[in-house]
Amino acid sequence: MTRLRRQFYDRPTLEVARDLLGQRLVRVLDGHRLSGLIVETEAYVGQEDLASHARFGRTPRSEIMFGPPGHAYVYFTYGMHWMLNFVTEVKGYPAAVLIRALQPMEGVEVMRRRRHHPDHILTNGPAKLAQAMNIDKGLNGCDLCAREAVLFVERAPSVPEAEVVRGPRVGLGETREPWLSKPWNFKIPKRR
DNA sequence: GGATCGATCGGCT
DNA sequence: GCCGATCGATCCG
Repeated sequence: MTRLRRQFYDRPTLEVARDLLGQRLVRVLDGHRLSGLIVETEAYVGQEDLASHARFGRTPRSEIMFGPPGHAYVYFTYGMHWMLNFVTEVKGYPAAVLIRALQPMEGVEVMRRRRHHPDHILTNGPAKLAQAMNIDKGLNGCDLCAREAVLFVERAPSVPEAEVVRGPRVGLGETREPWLSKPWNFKIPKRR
């Protein structure tokens, strides 16, 4: 399996978010592989994006978003949840893609033990997949493209355009327009 | 299946 | 001091 290289992340964030659909997120935990296909992403683009953590400019938390592409931005929110993002675009421009949902592939037993919930809600939300894969502060800033990385993305078949659904981002509350309605959420609807 | 609400704490205008 | 890129329990229908 070939791993996505830095050039993949060093592109416009909307393209990266779109192209991450169907790719395989891998977390190496205690020597075991946990993985899942990425089925929902969301783009946060630039300092002007009032929904982005970069809206206040460079701060200790947002600093990673201003850094080079291909690194993880992991943050803590709501007093209890961790969220996984991938930094995109050129160093100095703050942007990232939030990984919102996975279709579990490898290590499902481990994920079940970590979640204590039914399989259908194992990894169908950003904080859920972080809990399932043991992603927290310790992975903030890690390089997804490093040889020794324990978190990275492997190339998988790309998703046909007909399967991609675009919509507004989730959970933005009182964020002002036009940012509230930007169709920067990308997903592959559940098959049935 | 949908609406509502509490938990819980770090970051920040 | 306020509020959040959420989750899960609970209450309803």
